[in-house]
Amino acid sequence: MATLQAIVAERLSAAVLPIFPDAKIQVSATADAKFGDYQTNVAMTLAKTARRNPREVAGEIISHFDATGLCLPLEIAGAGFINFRILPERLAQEFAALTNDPKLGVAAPEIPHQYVIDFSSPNVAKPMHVGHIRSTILGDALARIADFLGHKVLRDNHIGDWGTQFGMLLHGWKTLLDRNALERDPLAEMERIYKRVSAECKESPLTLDSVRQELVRLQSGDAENLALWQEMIRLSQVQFDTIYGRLGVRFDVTLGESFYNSWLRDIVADLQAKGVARESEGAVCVFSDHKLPEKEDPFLIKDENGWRDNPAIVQKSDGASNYTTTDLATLQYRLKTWSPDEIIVVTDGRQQQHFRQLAAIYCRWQPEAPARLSHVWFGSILGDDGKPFKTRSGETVRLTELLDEAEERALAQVTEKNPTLPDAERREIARIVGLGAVKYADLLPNRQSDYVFSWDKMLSFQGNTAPYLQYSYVRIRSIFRKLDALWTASDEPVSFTDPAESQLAKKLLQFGEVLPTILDDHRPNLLANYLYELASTFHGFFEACPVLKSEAAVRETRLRLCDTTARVLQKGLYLLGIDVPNKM
RNA sequence: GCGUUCGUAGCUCAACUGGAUAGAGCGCCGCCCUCCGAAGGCGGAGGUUGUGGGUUCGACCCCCGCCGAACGCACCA
Repeated sequence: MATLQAIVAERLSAAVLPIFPDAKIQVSATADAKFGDYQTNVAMTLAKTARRNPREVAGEIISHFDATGLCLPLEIAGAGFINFRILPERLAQEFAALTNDPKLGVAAPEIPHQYVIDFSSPNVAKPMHVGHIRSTILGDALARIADFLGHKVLRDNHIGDWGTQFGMLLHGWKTLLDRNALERDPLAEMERIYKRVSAECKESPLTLDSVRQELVRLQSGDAENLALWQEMIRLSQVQFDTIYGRLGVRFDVTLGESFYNSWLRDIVADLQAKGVARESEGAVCVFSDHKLPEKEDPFLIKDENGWRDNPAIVQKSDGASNYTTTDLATLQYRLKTWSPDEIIVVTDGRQQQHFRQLAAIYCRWQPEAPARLSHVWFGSILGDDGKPFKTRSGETVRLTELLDEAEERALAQVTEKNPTLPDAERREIARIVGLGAVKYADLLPNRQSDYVFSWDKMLSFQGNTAPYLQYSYVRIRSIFRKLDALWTASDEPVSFTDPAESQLAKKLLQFGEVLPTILDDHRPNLLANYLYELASTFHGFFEACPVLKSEAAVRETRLRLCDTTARVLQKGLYLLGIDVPNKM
């Protein structure tokens, strides 16, 4: 079904475009009900370019607008807004259709797109820590949303399984490895030897030399080192999968950096052959082609002497490739293999320049590539002091540790509220609630701002949190448990008798309107905001309108409002990667 | 020094990308369980959106100058 917003926009286009062919039609839901249900500012935008009076333009548009069966006669308000009030019977009709719609008002896309979403990307031989949840949760949410909207999604975990760190790991594995510790916690042991070797390198040139040799042996295909390297990857992957299992995150492919090794040499050669890259100081680099304004050129940087080169290196002077080369190969592989319309890479904000350069290189190298390349970046995690987050002992918080703590705290809450529930059931609720709290806390803030890590904030169960939304859901479900018979929504028309009912219906109908923009802007936090608003609106309705005590058609309508709210909450939370319990 | 991203209530953050009276949570003060689940609801206090200019019907948002923060600036990813 088309959204009301889309229907209004379509009618508006029909009225405006014959008069102003260049007009950009925008219809938004109003923040305040006294301005109606939807509003547009096209009249003001048009008036500006046409140097006319906005209210006069608005009047002209209104006279061409066909409101039949859709809304009340249009109003001009303020400086030239046009406000739309949906007819009560139309609203009721749209809502009635929503109650049995499995897609909850989300319209199928005109053309389904293929997305490739690259997220999480942990490094081999390092435990996942809090820094990884943003990428993992954000990417997973975007994938779920794209999928539900009717697009095709490929989830790719681009793990860090290649690079200079393996010289240290191999040296450490051969000289310092504690087998028992490895058995107990492989990632912790690998991290330990890595840190020890890394420290030793600073003291001892001998160690440094051995590390280099181990790396060279690995890169040249030495059988022993290759086997150890594969073992490290295998052990790491087991740990990753455990965490992904807990988080409910899955991938379609896991193609790490090493997967692209065999293409790197040819890519560098091809870049040189096509004149995109050239040799400089022994390295192969991409320089500015001076086609962009200096300020927007990712290959230029300004210093006291003016603009100078800021090249991207695709081959180091020792002949080895680096991450730019790997990322180019990755880009090419994805484009050739899946023909995506958009590739989304979710990483932290420090890599912005890198991805800007990468996109620019790719466009010069393969100008015909049509996909949208989106770098979805997020801010860093800070401590209370505003500095990059570390625990008191200087360690990062392990993801496992965070999830354990979340479940423990939730269990204490659940036990306090429901002392009589069986232990297994309490634990399952605690798992859902604890995990939900962590994910929601991570998704709620605007992803681009740095955020301050705090246990209390991450694990808060009050206010604008997942447990609040889960609680709203649970309350609604308990209403249905009180009915004597199994209830299903009818197909009968509805009519609203209380303003709180139509307000809730409007909010529910917005689900299908906000979801596509959330994917487009890569901002799941807007979904969190929407769900919170929906829950508040529901509470308003629930205070004002008795459900079980009302009768006949009124009761039926209210049950349908409750049921649809529960379904939207459940689906919306699901799209954020959050489950709902039936009791809590 | 230059660039990127920012600076919004005591604290942590929103604000539909230029729209109408800048909204939430936490904390603080008060009220509501004989009434569909109090992990809840209702009300209150709290703001010159860092600062000074500019652009226009209209600015947290765009432009310029300051102040402050984080991150990044040629072979690490």
